[in-house]
Amino acid sequence: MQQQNDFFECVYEVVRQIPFGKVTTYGSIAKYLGASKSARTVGYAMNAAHAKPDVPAHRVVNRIGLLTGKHHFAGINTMQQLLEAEGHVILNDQIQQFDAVFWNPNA
DNA sequence: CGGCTGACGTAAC
DNA sequence: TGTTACGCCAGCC
Repeated sequence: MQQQNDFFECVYEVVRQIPFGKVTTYGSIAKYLGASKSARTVGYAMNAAHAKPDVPAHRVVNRIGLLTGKHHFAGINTMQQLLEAEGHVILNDQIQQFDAVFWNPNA
C-alpha cells in the first residue's frame, strides 16, 4: 500500500497489519515496499516507530528471528516479554519455531 | 557540506 | 561452507 508517501509511514502501515501472535522480518517489509535492499532502512524506521503506539515493533525481527533490536526498547527484556505475552517462545534472544509464527505481508 | 553509523539482507569470493 | 563487501535511506557529528 503506497497510501503514505513517506517510507517510514509505509513501514508503519505494514507493521500495524501484523496479526496478534505473528511476527515478520525487516526484509519482508522492505520487499513488500519494493525496497528489498532497504531492510536496513526499515529497521531505522522502527527506531522512529517508537513514537507510534500502533506500531508493534516487537513483532518485527531479523530474518532468523533474532531479537536484534531489543536494546532499543525501554528495557533490555521488554521486546522478549512482549513476544512471550503473545505466546511466542524466546530462547537466547531468538524466536523458536520462527517459521511457524512468521507472517508474510505479501500474503 | 561530507562522511559515518545503524533494529538487515543478499550476492560474491 | 564461512567470511567479506555492498546497497539503501535517514539522522547525526
